[in-house]
Amino acid sequence: MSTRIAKPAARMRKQPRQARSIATVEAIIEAGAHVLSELGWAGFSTNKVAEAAGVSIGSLYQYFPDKLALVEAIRRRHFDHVLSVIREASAEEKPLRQFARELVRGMIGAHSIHPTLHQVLLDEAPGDRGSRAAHASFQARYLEHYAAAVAQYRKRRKDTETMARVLSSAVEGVIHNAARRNMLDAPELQKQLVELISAYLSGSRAT
Amino acid sequence: MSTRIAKPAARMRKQPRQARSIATVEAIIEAGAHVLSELGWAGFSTNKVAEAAGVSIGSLYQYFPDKLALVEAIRRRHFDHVLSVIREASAEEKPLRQFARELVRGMIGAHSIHPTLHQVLLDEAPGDRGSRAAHASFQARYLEHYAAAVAQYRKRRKDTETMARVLSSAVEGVIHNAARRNMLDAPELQKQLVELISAYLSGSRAT
DNA sequence: CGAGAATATGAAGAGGATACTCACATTCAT
DNA sequence: ATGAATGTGAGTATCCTCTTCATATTCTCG
Repeated sequence: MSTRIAKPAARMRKQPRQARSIATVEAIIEAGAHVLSELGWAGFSTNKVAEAAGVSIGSLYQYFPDKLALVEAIRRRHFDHVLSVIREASAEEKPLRQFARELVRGMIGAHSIHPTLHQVLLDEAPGDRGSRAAHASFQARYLEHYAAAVAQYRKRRKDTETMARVLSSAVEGVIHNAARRNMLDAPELQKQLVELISAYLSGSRAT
Repeated sequence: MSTRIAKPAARMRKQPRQARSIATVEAIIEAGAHVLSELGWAGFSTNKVAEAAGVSIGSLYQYFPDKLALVEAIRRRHFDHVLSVIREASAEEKPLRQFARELVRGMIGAHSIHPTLHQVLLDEAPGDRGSRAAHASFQARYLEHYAAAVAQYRKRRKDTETMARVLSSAVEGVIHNAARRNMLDAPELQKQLVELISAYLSGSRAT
């Protein structure tokens, strides 16, 4: 599959043409991310999003045909962001420790605005429709980058994929947990996370 | 491996006296855990729980005064279980690798019935009332056990608490993620998780 | 057995959210 | 100035929710 997909924004009822409406749509997506992260899927209602965006509920439905279309837009934006972070961290060849540091810094940055958005998007948000495909595709590319990094620092070719999965979910777990405690920018935590990644990838065979 | 601990009477409207009602209460809690894990907090309704338990909604309210009382009961049971797993794994002194193996085995066991219950309980379920205290107390004891293990295998006394936090959330992240993919009993995954724990705790200072 | 206690039932009340529409008002581009 | 783009928000219809209560069934124990 080609990695270059057309970018005609998610299913929209109407394309915003003037600057005013572009700002409105942006505000809605941003507010949506905020509500989703703060209240979870259970508290995610179109009325609440509109209010949080400082916009009438009518305006929301002017551009998003559906509650799900809105979630898709939010998801798309967030996933694009995360993906670019990983891509950057694992771009060129660099020492293991530097890779770990950049990865941690990037991931923390990507989560510090809407701390639990990522998990909510993965765990609670639906499902149906063609978003399942996009979702899977994101997961695949996400893991690919991790796998590439694993392959680079680890000689054994065997469990690369499993290692990528373990590594990514461990990192996500730590960040998610830290986010819930407002500890995302504690320096010791960042340091220890770097340590965890480095230790795992340098693969000391200890007793 | 059922935990046979005396019940210090969770918030109940009526104590079940006959075997029949004890079974009913048990079925309700079990079904509640199932619904919570499967549908999340958003889909957790008393009617659904009663139906899943094969019991009338009236029976549910015979014993639980409240939706929240039910959640509390579920939470209590699950946390007790998890706590006993960690306690067992970090009980006596044993080689690092064995500790890691037992921990992983236990945690996976604790999650294989209701895969995402743990996360739902931590992330989505409320909060107010006196359950906040129990919640915090659980977290504290939970971390204590991890910290004890960290202290045992790591010489440095400095970042013990942070390390415990990182370790626990990493393990939880991996298990949670695996659960969502029905990969909880993939042997390579278990192996790699053991590897991750061992590597982190043996603390190789790699480049 | 049979009386009273424990247990189980589920239709119904009362209420609150929810997603979404539509007729209309406002602001823009040209 | 005119039509298109944009914004509004009260209102609708629907669906669920939690919880109660009067009644029915089953148990315990003398």
